[in-house]
Amino acid sequence: MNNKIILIVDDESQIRKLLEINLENQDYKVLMASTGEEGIHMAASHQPDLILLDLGLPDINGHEVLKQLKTWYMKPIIILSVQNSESDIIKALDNGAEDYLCKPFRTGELLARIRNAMRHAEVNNHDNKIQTGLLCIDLNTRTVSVDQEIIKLTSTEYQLLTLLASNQGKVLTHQFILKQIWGPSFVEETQYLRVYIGQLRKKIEINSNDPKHIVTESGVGYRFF
Amino acid sequence: MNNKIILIVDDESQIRKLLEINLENQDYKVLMASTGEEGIHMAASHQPDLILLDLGLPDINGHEVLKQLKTWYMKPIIILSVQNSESDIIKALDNGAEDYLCKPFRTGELLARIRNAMRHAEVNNHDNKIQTGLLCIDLNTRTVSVDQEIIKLTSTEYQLLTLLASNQGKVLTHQFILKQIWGPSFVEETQYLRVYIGQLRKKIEINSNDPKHIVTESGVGYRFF
DNA sequence: TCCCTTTTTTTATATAATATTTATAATAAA
DNA sequence: TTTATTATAAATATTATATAAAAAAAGGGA
Repeated sequence: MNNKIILIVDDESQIRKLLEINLENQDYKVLMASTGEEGIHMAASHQPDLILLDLGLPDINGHEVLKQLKTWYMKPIIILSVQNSESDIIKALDNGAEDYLCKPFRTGELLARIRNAMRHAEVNNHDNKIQTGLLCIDLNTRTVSVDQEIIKLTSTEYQLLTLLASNQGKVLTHQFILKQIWGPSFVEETQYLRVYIGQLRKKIEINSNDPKHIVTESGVGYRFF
Repeated sequence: MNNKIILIVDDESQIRKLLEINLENQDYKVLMASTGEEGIHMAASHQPDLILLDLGLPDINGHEVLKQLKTWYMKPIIILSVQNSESDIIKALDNGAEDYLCKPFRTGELLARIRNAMRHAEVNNHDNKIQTGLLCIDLNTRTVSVDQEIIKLTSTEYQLLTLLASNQGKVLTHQFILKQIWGPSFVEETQYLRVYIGQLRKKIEINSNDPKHIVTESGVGYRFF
């Protein structure tokens, strides 16, 4: 359900553990780094949706880490720090931190502030597309296009196409497809499948008499390319 | 230089005075209200750029004031409260407060958090209009116009339109829309949706029999263009 | 408070879209 | 060639959607 990734950058292993447990409890995926350098690298390689950054790191000064991250990292950074000094708070916020929490913090409050930050970030999800030849299936927007032209598919047609397409190159048996899309009691209704495969071919194939995307495996099933 | 207006809603006159001096020092224009009702009215009539809201008001509960404001006030609301209880903080943030500060607060920190909030609002201000064809939705002023003509929408109609429009090109399922707008227990009430989609089309489509903006995806949901 | 207006919810029904069935033609395998 | 399998078109059944309009609920002043 929740697949947001949070990166924790903190040198105290107890704090990391505590955060890890609580965040995973909320179904966040958790990444951890114990130094500033490691944190920056992990942020770059994993593109987390939010960073929890401790200011008191062993290698680089936390404010410096924040500044570096802010040059390219667009998502929220929440500062966690034992330093309760006003100048630190002001500096961090003015450097673009999303929020500032003093340790020891209350878990519930932290979680609420994380939700708050995520809401602010509300960046649209990265796209999830299957592209092959002129055919493009955008699983995110649920749009199918052939040569840039958007094709209208019924619900069943779309389900069938995505089932085939997400198993590209693999033969799916009639029974398997029928079970997946119509349900277990329809495994004998091969004719349904033929009708729908025909409709799909008319819509997505350049020449539906010579299908390149949905190939028949006689006596077995269909295969998508 | 700075012509931002800040509304202070607090019943303690000393706090109001303290805030007023410090904020005017930073060239903010300051408005003040000492009750929840007065605060809501001033927010409506003066459209301040930020609201500092005390939770402990004499007339209406602060959380209630926050909720009411959030139904139409789009700019940041920072909570100031003597109540340091975690549940209060969580409640306020989840109700859409921009930030939460406990009294007594440090002036410098408050000013930094105000700058931070203003920055967020700034970002939000940039792409606050959704324009497509003759239709224009201004999320900032909460106005919808077709061919320059302002259209009157009910609260639900507006929520529905903005939900669809902020996911342009993407199919939103009936269940998703119902959950977002009516709440999780309404996911079965597809007929509500049909009625409202019909009303919206009558208002925003050039020809509501041939809708170009809100497209039906039969058996699935609706899609906005 | 009551009355009036606006909005939401409910109900009914016509229409449109999709799913299923049937019939038959085309194709591939034995 | 014969048989099994697949493809296609078209008829029918089913389900989903659009729309109007009535009923109920919620707001908004005097």
